[in-house]
Formats: sequence, C-alpha cells, structure tokens
Amino acid sequence: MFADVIIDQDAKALDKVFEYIIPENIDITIGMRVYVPFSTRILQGFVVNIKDNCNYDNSKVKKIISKVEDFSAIKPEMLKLMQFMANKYHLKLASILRLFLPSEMREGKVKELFENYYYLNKNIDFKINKNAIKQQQLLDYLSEKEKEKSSVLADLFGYSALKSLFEKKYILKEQQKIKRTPFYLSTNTKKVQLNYGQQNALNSIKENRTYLLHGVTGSGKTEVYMNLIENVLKAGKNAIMLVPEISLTPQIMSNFKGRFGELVAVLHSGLSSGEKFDEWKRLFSGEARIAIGARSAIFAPLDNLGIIIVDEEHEQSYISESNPRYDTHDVAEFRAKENNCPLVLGSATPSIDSYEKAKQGTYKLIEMPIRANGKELPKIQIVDMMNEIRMGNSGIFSNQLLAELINVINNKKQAMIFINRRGFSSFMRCRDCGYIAKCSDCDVSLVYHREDNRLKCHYCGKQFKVLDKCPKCGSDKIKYGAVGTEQVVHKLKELFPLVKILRMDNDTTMTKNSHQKILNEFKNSLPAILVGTQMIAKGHDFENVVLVGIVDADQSLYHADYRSTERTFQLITQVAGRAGRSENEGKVILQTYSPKHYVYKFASNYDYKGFFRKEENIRETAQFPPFTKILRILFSDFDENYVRDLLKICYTEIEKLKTKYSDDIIYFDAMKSPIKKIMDKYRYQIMLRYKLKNADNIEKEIFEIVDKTASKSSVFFEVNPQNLS
DNA sequence: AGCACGCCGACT
DNA sequence: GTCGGCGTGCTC
Repeated sequence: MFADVIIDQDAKALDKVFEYIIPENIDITIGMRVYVPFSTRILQGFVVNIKDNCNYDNSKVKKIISKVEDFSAIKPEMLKLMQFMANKYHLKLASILRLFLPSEMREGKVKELFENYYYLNKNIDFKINKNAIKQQQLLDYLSEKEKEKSSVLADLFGYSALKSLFEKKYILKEQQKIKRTPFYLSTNTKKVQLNYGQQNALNSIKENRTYLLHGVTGSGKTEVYMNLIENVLKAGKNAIMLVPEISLTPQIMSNFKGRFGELVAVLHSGLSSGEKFDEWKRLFSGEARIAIGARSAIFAPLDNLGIIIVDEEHEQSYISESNPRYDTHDVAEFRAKENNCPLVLGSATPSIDSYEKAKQGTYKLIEMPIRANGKELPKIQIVDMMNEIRMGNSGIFSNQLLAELINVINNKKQAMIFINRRGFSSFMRCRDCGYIAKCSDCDVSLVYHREDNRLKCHYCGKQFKVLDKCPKCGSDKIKYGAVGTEQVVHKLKELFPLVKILRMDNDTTMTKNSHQKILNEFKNSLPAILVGTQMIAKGHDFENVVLVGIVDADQSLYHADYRSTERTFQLITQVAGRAGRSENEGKVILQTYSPKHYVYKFASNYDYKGFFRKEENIRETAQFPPFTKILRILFSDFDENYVRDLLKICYTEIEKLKTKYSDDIIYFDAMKSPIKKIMDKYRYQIMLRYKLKNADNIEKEIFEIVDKTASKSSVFFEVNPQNLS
C-alpha cells in the first residue's frame, strides 16, 4: 500500500503530494501524521490518501518511518476543507493543515503536563519526632485533605518537611495529569424566559442553511444562541460558536460555563499553547462538545456538528489578514454544508456583504428589533467641531461634551471616551517644512508613545528616539499630529485631577489579565472615565455608564477604503450601545468635522436599513463589492529590482486577460504597495476589480499566471482587502 | 525549507 | 594545490 503525504513545510516548492510506501507492520489511516525520509532528512508529513499503487518511479519510493501519534489528527472533513481552502484562496496545503492543529502539537512538541500529588500511606505507623512540627502539621493537613499538590504542600509546610516524610514513606506520591482547562467563574445562569423576538428567532432556525440574525444591541442574541446550542446537544450533536477576540470576556465565558459546564472548550489567543492543546484534545476526544473561540475556533476538531454560530459577523477580525489568509465566513459555510447543519450569522450591524446576500435570498433574514429589557437606545447627539473652532474652541473636547462630563462627575457616574487610534498621537510632523518621522525599514509614519517617550513603528515594532529638531530643515517646531488615547487621558487628568481616569488600548492590555484588571478597576470607581479604542466598544455592561463620547468619529472615515463608511456606522452603533445599559438613561456625544455626512444621519437614528439602502446604492453605482470583487496580488522581496521585474512580467501576462474578459474587468493596475517596505522587503502589487459573473475563471487564470512566473519569491493573494498596506 | 552538488576566487 | 563562497536544483 502507498500513501500520499503532504510534507509539513511551508515552502512553495514542497506544496504537493509525495508518495510513500506504507510498511506492512505499521497501521496507517488517512489524516495521520507520519515521519518520512525526505532527501537527506526526516520530516513530518500528513497522510492525505491511501492507495494500492503509486505513480512515482518505483525504484525511488521510500517507506514511511513511523507514526507521529497513534490517531488521525486530521479528520476526513478537514481534508476536504483543506482542498476547498487551497482552491479558493490559493494557499499552500501544509499551511492550511497547520491551522487545524494546536501549535503545541507541531514538531513533536506534544507534551502532557504532570503534577505530583501526595497522599498518606495508610499501611504505616507514624512516629514523628516532637521537634518535627512542620511534618506533623503536614500529616494533619493531609489526613483531612486526602491528597494535595506538591506545590501547595511545599508552600505551606516547607519543602524539607515534605521530602523527609516522603523518604520515610509516610506519604506517597502520585502523578496526575493536569488539565490546564482555563479557569472561569461559572455563574449559575438561570434559564431566562425568552421574549417574543427571541422565541421567534429560535423557532425560525431549522433548516440547514445560512441565517442572518439581525438583532439590535441588547436584543438578547446570546440567549438565543444558548438555546440553539442546547437543542443541538440534546440531539446528540456538537456546536461551534465564534465570537470576536475582544468579546471573549470572562462574563460571556462564565455564562456558557454556567449553562454547559465542562462541555465547553474555549480557544483564544490569551491561552498558553499548553492550554490550547488541552482544550483541543477535549474537543477531539468528544469530552467537550461546544467550541467557543475567536476566528481560528472554526477549525475546532469536532465532527457531527449541529450548528455553527458566528456572533458579530461583521467584525473585521473574522478575516485573517496575515498568511494564510482566509475568511471565516467561507470556512463556516463549508463546514455547515459538510455537516448538514444551520449556520447562524448574528449582528446588530451586519456587513453590507451579508445583508445583501440576505436581501437576495442566499441567506435567510431573521430580525430582532426589540431590546430585551424594553429600554430605548441612548440618544446620539452630533456635535459639529468646525462650529466649535469658529466659536474659539480648538481643543479636543467640545463644550457639550465637557458639560456632560462635569455632569457625570457631579452625579458620581461613569463615562466612556472612545478614540479611534492608539498611541499619544499618530505622527510627528515638522510645522515648518512638513517632514514626517518615518520608520527606516517600513516606510510608515512613526507613532509617538508618551509613556516611554519614544517613536514606534506599528508594523515592525522598531523604536526611535523622539525628535527635538526637524532632521530636514532644522526647525524646532516639531509637533504631534492627530489625537490618540494617551493625549485624551493626559488632557482629562489636567481637567479633572481628582477623578479616576483609565486607559484601555493595545498598549495597556499587552499582559495576560490587564484587560480584566482595567475593567474591574473601572467598575469599582465612581465617578470614573474610561478612555479607549475599539476595545471598549464591545460586550462590557457597566450599569453606571451614562455618557459615551466619540472624540473624532471621522478618523475611520478618512481611510482610502471602500468599507470605511460601513465601518464607521458599525463603530458608532457599537460604542453608543455602551451607554445606559441599566435603568440609568444614557447619552452619546458624537464629535465630527463633517456633520453632514450621511453615515452620521443614519447612525444617530440607529437606522441600519436606511444606511444599508444608501450604501448599497453607492456601491452598486460605483461598482464596488459586494457587486464586484477586488483582488490584490502582492509581491515582496528583499531585492527591489527583482520584485519590480516580476511584477512587470505578471502585469503583461494578466493584461492579456483584460481583452479576454473585457466585459468583466473594471479596473487593472500595478503599483507600489502603500507601504513600500516592511521588514526590509519591498512590496509591489497588482490590483484588479472585476464583476462576479466570471470571477472564478478570472481568478483561476491569474493564479496560473502568477504560479508560472513567480516560483521563488513570496506572493500572496487577497480578495476584497480590508486595509491596503 | 534545507541540503548536496558544483563551479569560481583567495589562501594556509 | 584546497577551503569556502553561494547559485542551482531536488526532495516521493
């Protein structure tokens, strides 16, 4: 017998099947990982097929050496998924397979943690020396506790006491596998009586198709999800629920743990690789039957799925922006189809893409227009910042926002200030000659960080000293650009020195629990102001928050990206939802320099449908997605001339397609990438926009052209790119 | 990817 | 003479 093996190496030249002999004495099944001789080395590979004869030169075929582990780590469904992703995104097979396994399992790293437990030896009479107080205490402790971890005992009674008792065989040792199941408090969630909207949603989700669940903030979607999952479990099936990384808050987790207990496995970036491995194994073995996690949890090793839920489906984080690039929606759809189960996409502000699909009948739309607590959404007041300037206020805060802040402080309540950027300010600019400080490697503006008084590159992390003089013209009038979180905090501390002011963004939440610490501190302080980025926009219910300030709403509008308006709408709706979650009435102040923009009109009225119609119209007229597709082909290499030549060759080849598909291709051009250099690699790109009708054919031909031309340099493809960099 | 093979220049 | 630079090509 022979096996098709994919070598576990992320290289273009190895991105194919290699054939091996299966030795008589090794029992190999499809999906297993094996060690194989490869050239002069021994490498790991995945068995993707088993067959009777082989196509390769019979004198050269080698034998599989051994199994990596005794089971098929990749299930058959996942092999199909691999093929699907390889076709759709043109990814390397090995890089896809790696997504399916926890990193801990790669390169023979499979480790199981053991911890020593001690217990009393019942078959021995204790004769403890009177002076050995610690030993006696330890024995007393153990006679009540049955058994205890060595770390705890050593901590309580000292290591020497423990050791001598063990040597005298008074206590015995037992090794126990530790499950590093991440700890979450589980609240005893009492079952909530569903309201009409929730019940209706629950009843509607029956068929094996995709549903778009459009429910306003606070309409109680989570409760619907829990009921759906409960039904699935009852039917003996398993479930996957995806949530954006930042809403994987302990609150959500504790709710699910409370309701489903040990059946829940959590997968997110906060876990150590050991913890991830343990959770993966609990799912693989069927011990856990619900996978909850961020994007990558869509690859959970569960079979027999009864439902897949994608909460906050509009979230950008569902699209992987680094290699391998994939869209969770596609993967979820594929797995739902394979398992014959419903897929539920939930959001208060669905992506234009999904809503369009619902409109055209591809998805089934379910609406939940009523908030579960019956409360109205907070009023959003738009403040024209140009007017503020005209009236002589050129500060960060409008007079209205200041007045409201003072109000909040006097009433001992809380406020959140939302800012759309991290760092103290975005860039450092010379006011005389316009020079902007840039990273020497990446050609992007450096961001000033006040805490360590340095300039940082957000792409490569390189740090630079702050400039006191312009390196170009020598002027000392060098100033910081747009507003960031740090600057807002600085200003607020100046204005309200006695009030608790907290900051939450990428920089203050680097360490494992800092996220939670900041939120707890905020929760327990009255009055208090929390300043933050996107992060504060999600999932936290603080009953004392009565004011939300959006300092510079326009910032997300200024991106040269067709989705920026959509994103701004989603952001405003989400941030606004943080105010007035309890009986306290909430208020939102939205500061903008372009108050006439349609996004603010619709957002301030929470009019999603109105916004959708307007946006859909604009996209259709301008021929943008979802009515067309944008493809970006990015070439990068250390050698600038080499990439440029490569780009030229591909460009001329693809240009020929333009005549063949003249009706379909709307836009085609080649250029330097907006960020010309990252990590010392030069970046050039080809951009195409084409109609949906022949999209598959066009993509296929382009993949072939690029594969043929660029065999060794790094090239990647991206459909409807999120941000061009 | 990573290693052997091979064809050039520089040197104990 | 031979040691070592890295360009090229191959791996079932």
